[in-house]
Amino acid sequence: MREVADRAGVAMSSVSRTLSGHPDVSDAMRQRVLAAVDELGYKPDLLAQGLRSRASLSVGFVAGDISNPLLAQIVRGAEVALREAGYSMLLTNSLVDPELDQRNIELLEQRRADGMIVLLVSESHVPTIDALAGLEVPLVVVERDLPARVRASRVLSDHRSGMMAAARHLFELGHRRIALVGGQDVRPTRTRREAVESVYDEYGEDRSQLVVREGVFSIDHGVAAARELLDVPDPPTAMIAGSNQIMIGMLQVITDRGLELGRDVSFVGCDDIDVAKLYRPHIGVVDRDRIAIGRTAAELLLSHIQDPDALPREVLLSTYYIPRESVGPAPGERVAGRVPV
Amino acid sequence: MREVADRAGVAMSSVSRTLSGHPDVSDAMRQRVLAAVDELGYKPDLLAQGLRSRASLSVGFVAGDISNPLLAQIVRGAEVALREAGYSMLLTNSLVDPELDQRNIELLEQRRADGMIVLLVSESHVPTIDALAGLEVPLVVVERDLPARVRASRVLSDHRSGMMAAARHLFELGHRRIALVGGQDVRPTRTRREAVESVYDEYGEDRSQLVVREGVFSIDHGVAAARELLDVPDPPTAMIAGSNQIMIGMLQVITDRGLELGRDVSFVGCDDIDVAKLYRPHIGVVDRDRIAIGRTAAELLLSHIQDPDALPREVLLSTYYIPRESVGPAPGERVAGRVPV
DNA sequence: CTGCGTTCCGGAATCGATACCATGTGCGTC
DNA sequence: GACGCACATGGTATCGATTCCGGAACGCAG
Repeated sequence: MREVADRAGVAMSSVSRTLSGHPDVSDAMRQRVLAAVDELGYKPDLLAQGLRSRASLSVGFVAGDISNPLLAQIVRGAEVALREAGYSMLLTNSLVDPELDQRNIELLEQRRADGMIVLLVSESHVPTIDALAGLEVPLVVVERDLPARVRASRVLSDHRSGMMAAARHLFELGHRRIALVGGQDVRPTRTRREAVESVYDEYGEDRSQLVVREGVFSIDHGVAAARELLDVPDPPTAMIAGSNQIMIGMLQVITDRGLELGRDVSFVGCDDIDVAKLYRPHIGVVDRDRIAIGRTAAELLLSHIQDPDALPREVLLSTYYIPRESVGPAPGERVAGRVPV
Repeated sequence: MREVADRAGVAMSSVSRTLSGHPDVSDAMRQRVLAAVDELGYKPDLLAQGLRSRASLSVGFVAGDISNPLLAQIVRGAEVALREAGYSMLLTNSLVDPELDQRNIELLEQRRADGMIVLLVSESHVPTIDALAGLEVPLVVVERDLPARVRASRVLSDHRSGMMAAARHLFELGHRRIALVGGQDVRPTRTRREAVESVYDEYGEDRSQLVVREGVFSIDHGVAAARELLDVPDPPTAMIAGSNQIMIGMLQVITDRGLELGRDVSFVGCDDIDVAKLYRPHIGVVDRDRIAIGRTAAELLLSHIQDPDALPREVLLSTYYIPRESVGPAPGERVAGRVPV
C-alpha cells in the first residue's frame, strides 16, 4: 500500500480512503490512486485489514463430517451464500468427537471469525456448550436444541410433519409393528421418535408396538440395528431410518438377505440422496431441502453480523414425505417364517 | 496481551517469549505469565500473529463442488491432516465455473493463505492458470495436468492401471462394442480414455468400436449420454462411467428401462460410493482411496510450507478395479432387438 | 480585508502480536 | 578488581491496513 501511495505521490491515508469509498476524495485523487493501483496490481491484505477494522470477513463452520452428503450440501449452501456476501468460510470437521467440536469452536474464535455456524455432534457435551456460551460473535445452530444460555439463532427442520406423514402412510397400509432406527440423542432423532409415537396415539394403538433403536448416525449402526431387528422371531413389518447413513447400513443388510422392499418389509428412508432414487424398488423417504438449510443458516448469520443487537431468531424449514415402492401393505400376521436368515 | 503483561507485572515481549517457547525465559517468569494467562483466559489473536509473523496458519482449498462425494472425502482427508498440523482450511466452491476458480484463488491469496490445494474445473482457462502461476505460496494441484509455468506439486491417480484392468475384464468376457462416458477434458478423463484405447490395441481390435461420449461431470450428462447410447439399433454391450455423478445418471436410465446389469448390458462404475454397493446387482467399479488423496495433498503442501525451496513433487496414487455382478459376459451378436425402448 | 465554513489531504496513532536491540544483573576468569 | 559473557528482561519498531485529527486551500459573506 505504501508503494501505491509513493507511486501516486499521495499519503497512504488517501489510498485507503479512495479504496474504501470514503466521501472525502477528489476526482483527481481518485484517478491517480486507481491508476497506481492498476499499474502495481495492488490488492489489499485482508489480514491487516481485519486486524485494524476488527472484522475478518470470515465465518467458521463446525461440521461433524463433511463426507456425509447431508452435511456436504448444507456446507455448500452456506458457502455460496457467504461468498456472495464477501465472506470466506473456515471449515472444520469434528469426526463425531464432541471434544473436537469444542476445540474447533475455540480455534475459530482465536481466528477472529466474525460468526459461526455449528452442527454439533452432541447437545450435552458441557465444554462445547461452555465454549458456545462464551462466544462474542453471532452464532447459528443447525438442527440442535441447546440450553438457553447459548445465545444463538437456529435453523431447524420440521421433522415432525414429514415423519408423521410417513408413519400415517404405514398405518394406513396396516403396519403396526414398526421399527425406528435413530442416531444420537439430538433434536432430529427425538422429534422423529415423538412424531411416530404421536401417530400411534392418533390411531389409538399401543406405543409398545414401536421398536426404537437409537445409536449414532453411522452406517455401522444401521447395519447392526437392522440385523438385530430382523433376527427375532417376530420382526417388524416396517422400518424407518433416522439418517441417510443409517439408511445405507440398513439397506445393505436388507439387500444381503434378499428381502424385497414393499413386500417382505416396508422401508422409509431419510433424505432423498441418490441411493434412494436408484435402489430398486425406489425408497420412500422423508426429505428436506438441504441446500436451503445451509443457505438459511448463512443468511441468518449475516443478518446478525450486520446488526449484532438483533434478537436471535428461529427458522423452521419443512420436511416432506415422498412415498415410493419401498412402502407397501403390511403382510398378514405371522410373517416371521418367511424372513430368510 | 497487554492485560496479561500488566497483570503479571512484566513486559509484553516477555509474555510473547513465554508463549512461543523462546529459550530466554526464567522459570519464575514463566510461572507468573502462565498464571496471568490462566486467570484472564487469554488466547492469542491469530490474525495479529499472522500479520506480524507472516504466516496465517491457514490454507485455501479450491474445490469444484463439495456436494460431490468424491470431493467431500478429499476435502475431509485434507482438513484432518491440516488441522493436525495446526492449520485451518478455507474452503471455496466453484460450482463448475472456471471464473469462480480464478476469483477464489485470488481471494485466498489476499487472505494470505500459506498455501493452496486446488481441484480445478478446467485445465485450460487462462485467467485461472495465470492466477496460479502468479502465486507466491506453495501450491498442490489435484488430478490435473497444468502448463509448466504453474509451479506446483501434484497428487494424481493412476487411472490407467485401474481402467485397463476393467477394460481387460470386459474384453475377456467378449465385449468389443464398449461405451465410455467421460466428463470434462481433464487428466482423469483423458487417462481413462487412453487406457481403454490401449486395451483395444492390446487385443488387436479396432478402436473404432469404442464409443466415447465426453461432456461434464454431472448426473445430467450421464443421463443424456446413456439415453443416446441405448437409443441406437446396435447399442454397446458394455458401458463405463467416468465419474460417480455420471455413473448415477447412467444408472437412472438403465433402471428406468428395466435393463438387467451383467446380463442385458455390462457396466463399470467410477468410485466405490454407497450407490455402487447397494445397487442390485452390485456395480463393478474402478476405485481409489479418496481420503488418501486429500491427506496426501495436505502432506505435500505442508512439506512445501516448511521448506519453500523444495522442488515440486508428484505423487501417483493407485486405482484398482473391483469386479462385481454388473459385469457379465457379452450377449451374442445382434442383441439390439432385446433392448426395450 | 478578515473571519469562518467546506473540502480535501497528510501525519500519526492504532489494531495485537513478534523480534530485534539494548540494558541490567550475576558470575567466572585473569 | 576489572573485564567479558551468558542469561533475562524491557522498550520499541514493525507487519499492512484504517481512522481520527489537524491544517492547507479555497470560497464567500460581513
